[in-house]
Amino acid sequence: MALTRAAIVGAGLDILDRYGLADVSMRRVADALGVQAGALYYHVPNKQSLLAAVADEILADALGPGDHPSLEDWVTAWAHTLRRALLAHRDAAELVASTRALGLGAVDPCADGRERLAVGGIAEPSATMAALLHFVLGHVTQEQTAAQMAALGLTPAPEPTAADRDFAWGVGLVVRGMTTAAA
Amino acid sequence: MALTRAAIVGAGLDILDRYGLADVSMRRVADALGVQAGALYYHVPNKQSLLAAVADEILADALGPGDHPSLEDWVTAWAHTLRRALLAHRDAAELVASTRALGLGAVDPCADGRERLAVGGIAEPSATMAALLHFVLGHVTQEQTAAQMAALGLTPAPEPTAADRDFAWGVGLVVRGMTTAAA
DNA sequence: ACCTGAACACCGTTCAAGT
DNA sequence: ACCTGAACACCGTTCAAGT
Repeated sequence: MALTRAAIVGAGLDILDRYGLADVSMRRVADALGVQAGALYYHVPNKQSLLAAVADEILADALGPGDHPSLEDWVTAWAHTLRRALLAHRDAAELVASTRALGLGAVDPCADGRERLAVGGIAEPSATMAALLHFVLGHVTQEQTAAQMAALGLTPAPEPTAADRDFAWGVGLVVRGMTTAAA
Repeated sequence: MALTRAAIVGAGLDILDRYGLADVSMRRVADALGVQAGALYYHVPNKQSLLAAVADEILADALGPGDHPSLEDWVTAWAHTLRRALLAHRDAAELVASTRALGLGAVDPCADGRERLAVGGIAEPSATMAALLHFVLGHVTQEQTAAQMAALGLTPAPEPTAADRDFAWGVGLVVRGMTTAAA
């Protein structure tokens, strides 16, 4: 079977899930596909763009939390949907955060929310969604690294419900601030 | 002059400021000190702990925004003080974020705030400070990578006041949420 | 105790050469 | 057009050997 960009991205995602972000190297991806490392550069310009494509695939699962009665409910559901999509893949939050910091990645998880907030008359939709995204990525990154440290036995296993509670609290904080008029 | 842990951390911070996080390698730090890379391991257990020490030195400049009339003002000042300390060193936000995700670093920038919120009767002081820290680190990381991309000419220079406005907005969002009772 | 020199097992990326 | 093989310039970490 011919080497394709999709196959390369798929192999990258597979290695991410199995061994973590640190092990997603051009050589490892090439090995998994039975090909030389240099061959990848015919289909992908560099490692960063490969990682960005993997991040996009992960984010594609987080699109559309559906319809909700209120804007607050929609935003809250959006945050939880995004978190679930990130928790489905090892180191996904860290990967998405660094990809977005570099301005790479085609999928913008905030696009839908920005429009809905604007239509709903919420002030600063862009800054608001950005703030919420920063919280989600930061929280889930910490969650995922803590899980791996615990898996290695370097850290006592954290209480599983604590992360859920703190996440919900943080989302509520931003959502309440969003619907409260600025001073 | 003898090689010391403090000199190693200082050289690391210097390379960070001059060349960025990606260039802070054990070999580069050793070179700057006129020493072999292996020599560092006599004073520092590994690269991560060296980076954690550099992160601690950066955070040490962000301690104590002083006293403020209200709790809201104090928290707001804390966020802005932390941002300024991070902006003073290249890639500092990314460095602090990854150090804290790994549970390394002796300095806890949230410690003071947690206590003040608890005394002030604010609910969930720990989750609240964590949420605000995630926002600050995420925002400043994006700010610093955008600045570097612009410096390389890969991206048009962003409007300098936009980052300030969005940061202030995000802080206000969390602070307002903090002082609004949960549903 | 402290540092050198050299090694081990890796990296991302490039590129002539083959098919 | 697409891939191999080999190279270039790096990594973090370890460790015998020197002083």
